[in-house]
Amino acid sequence: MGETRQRKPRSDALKNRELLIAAAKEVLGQGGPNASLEAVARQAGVGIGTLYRHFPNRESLFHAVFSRELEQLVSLAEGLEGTNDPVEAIRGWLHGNVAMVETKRGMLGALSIVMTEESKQTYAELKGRIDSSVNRLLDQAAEAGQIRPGVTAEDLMQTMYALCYARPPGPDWRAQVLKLLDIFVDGLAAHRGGG
Amino acid sequence: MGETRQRKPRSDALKNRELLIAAAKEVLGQGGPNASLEAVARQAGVGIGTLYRHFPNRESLFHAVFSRELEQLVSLAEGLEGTNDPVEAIRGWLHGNVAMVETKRGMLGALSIVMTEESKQTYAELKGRIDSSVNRLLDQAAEAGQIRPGVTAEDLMQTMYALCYARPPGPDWRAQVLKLLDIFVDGLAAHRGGG
DNA sequence: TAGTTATACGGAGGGTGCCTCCGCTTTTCA
DNA sequence: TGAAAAGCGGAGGCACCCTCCGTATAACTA
Repeated sequence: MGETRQRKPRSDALKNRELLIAAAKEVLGQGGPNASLEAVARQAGVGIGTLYRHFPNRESLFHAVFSRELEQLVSLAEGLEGTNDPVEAIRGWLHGNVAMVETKRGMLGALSIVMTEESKQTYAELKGRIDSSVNRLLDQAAEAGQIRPGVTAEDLMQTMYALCYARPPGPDWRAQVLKLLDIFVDGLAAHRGGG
Repeated sequence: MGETRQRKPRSDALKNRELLIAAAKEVLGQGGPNASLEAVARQAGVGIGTLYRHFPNRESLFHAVFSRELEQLVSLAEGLEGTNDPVEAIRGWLHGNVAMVETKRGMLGALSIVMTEESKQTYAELKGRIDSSVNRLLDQAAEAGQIRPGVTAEDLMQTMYALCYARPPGPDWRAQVLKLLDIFVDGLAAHRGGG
């Protein structure tokens, strides 16, 4: 059909998109998920109209930021495959996540927005790679009888983000989160009634 | 000292306070923690100024609503003391909490606001009663070697609310939350390296 | 290189919510 | 019943949300 030959995207548009994502990472990281989008535009040095053209709503801006972050988690997960102690690998992956989250506390509130049913499709590919890596670990562990079956990567991620979010920021934030997370991992490994 | 003798509080003020709390329970329960406070005032049938006189900010309104809710949780916790299977009592208390939360999903977002360090003092008495009941259960269980030591009622509540909040509302919400919560309780009971 | 046109830019503007302030009303108390 | 304390309501100033459109500029073309 009449597909019009595409022009190359304008260089200023590309540049502004990057400026906006960087500004969002900073402003949202500082101010939390309700921070002003006008402040993001100001920080990026562009007009508010430009922000809304690139990201028609708050969520789509979050998605852009989180896709960047997810890429880092992908490599962490994929690096853990092939280990011969899957339970500890899972624990390590969760700990790695927490460490990454710790540097971006203000953004925690946004996670619950991103982790909804509809939005999953947006960045399904990245999430798929994480899921399959982690699920492979879980399956290995379950087959070896080291953890209960029926637990998914989704379960792990939601639990971890939930715990990160529940604990208010403070000096012992990380220690507390890791403590609760370790209890959870032990619970995985405990599987009562296991074969 | 010059303490002025207090008048009885005006009846209309008391009435409006109740109207506002009821309206807040409804509007915030429906619309989440960012719902409009002007909508709350409208729903209560009072002016916005009246709302702000009674509750000078969003948080203090949340506190009033949650104090009411907490009273119900207190009696649940106190009813469980003296059981002879503390681990299952703990599990039961958590399940009871989830059931109560389930009817007020929209309010979940507000929980993270309420559970901060400063705000604890506001409703310390209610929370204290819950804590001591649950901590007694935890201590019993720990001394009997049934769970790991060093876990507090605070830990349990934060974990539970976190899991409630992480899982997006949906048909299997309750089952999923309970599943993750059970894993956590099993983890409590698993305490590796236990005495 | 100069002209054409698709694309993007910026910010004004209308709507909503937040919170404060203060003139008016109602209730308590003597 | 009258004075004064207490409470009421909403106007108003500010910030933010998002849309719309006149202007500017980069990509293409001859």
